[in-house]
Amino acid sequence: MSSADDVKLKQSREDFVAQWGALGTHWGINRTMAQIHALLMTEPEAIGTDEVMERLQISRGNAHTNLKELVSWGLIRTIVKKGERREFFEAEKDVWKIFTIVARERRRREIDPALGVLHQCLDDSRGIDTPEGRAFHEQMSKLAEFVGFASNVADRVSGMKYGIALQLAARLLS
Amino acid sequence: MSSADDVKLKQSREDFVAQWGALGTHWGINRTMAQIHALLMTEPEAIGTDEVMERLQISRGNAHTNLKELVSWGLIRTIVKKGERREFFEAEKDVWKIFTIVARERRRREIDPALGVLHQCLDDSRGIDTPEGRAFHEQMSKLAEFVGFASNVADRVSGMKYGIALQLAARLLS
DNA sequence: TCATAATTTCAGTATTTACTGAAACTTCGG
DNA sequence: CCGAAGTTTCAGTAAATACTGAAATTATGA
Repeated sequence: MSSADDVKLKQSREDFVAQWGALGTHWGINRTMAQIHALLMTEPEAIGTDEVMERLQISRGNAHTNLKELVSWGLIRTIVKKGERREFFEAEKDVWKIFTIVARERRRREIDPALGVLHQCLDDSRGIDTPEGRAFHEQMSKLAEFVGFASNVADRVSGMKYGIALQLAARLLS
Repeated sequence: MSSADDVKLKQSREDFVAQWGALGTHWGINRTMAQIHALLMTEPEAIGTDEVMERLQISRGNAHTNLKELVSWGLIRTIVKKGERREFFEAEKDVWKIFTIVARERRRREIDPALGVLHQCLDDSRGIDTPEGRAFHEQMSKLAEFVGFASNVADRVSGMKYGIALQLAARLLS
């Protein structure tokens, strides 16, 4: 008789889903998307839209939008079961893969646009021949250089095999 | 006669402030805070609340709140000028310092709470003796280990002197 | 090809987050 | 201690973002 364990598991999982969802907010990810991701990460089986709706108590439109968004990120994938007409979804569970996906997506959404702004300002302020103009250009230049550099580093790291990244990290912490 | 240059500089700076503000949104930072930061980063002189209000066309309350928030992050500091009663503000302009400040703040707001959730779920699911329970515990364990590890690495890197970090990064990119 | 199950879209609404403006409070020189 | 300059707070409002629910569309297999 394992029903006590079943209850504990259910509660713990619900807790994880709810809290992970709340955290998503601080990550620029909407609550529902983070909750669905949490739900699927802790679900051994692929599940369908209706079960997601029921488990999270959300509308079909909401479930649909966020499932698609997670698929486009690559954090979950669709599964077709033979003899079943509807789609099922399962999460990528490998932590290193999750990390690299999120890192790339954030670079694309947060760093690349910043670089764009900086390069444009660099161009616009090139050759302004006043003390203030040179100071502005210099500041833009430093920012652009640093952000570009950081972007490349992030790319390299998230393109590594897990083992290599681990080695590198281990040297840093030693 | 440098008024053409002055106009170009003014436009470029306004552009930078506006666009940097828009970017702030994607970084979990509100637009005004990012705009004030951009304004001060490109301003050679320390400026006061009223000038911030005027340059960004925002209310006193808004300017005040976000200036204080930037001070609490350490991205700007207050300056007292002799013979002046009011406070002036100037930005930290060193890119490495800006990076370490932002990195630490984001760790505090994004990673630490996630670790908290994971550790709690680890505890809650310890010893649940069903296949599903063990799988859940295992997944929490992997996530917690990875996030904790990443947090330590980020700490180390953002605690480095710029020169050392550069060397490290150079090795990565070579 | 039709009936129906499943998916997608979107106008309207709810929720969350940010901002205003004015009043309350604090500080300081006279 | 008083009055003016400066700072802080916050109730009300505006703007941005996320969600619902139902209708439109598409895919399936009999």
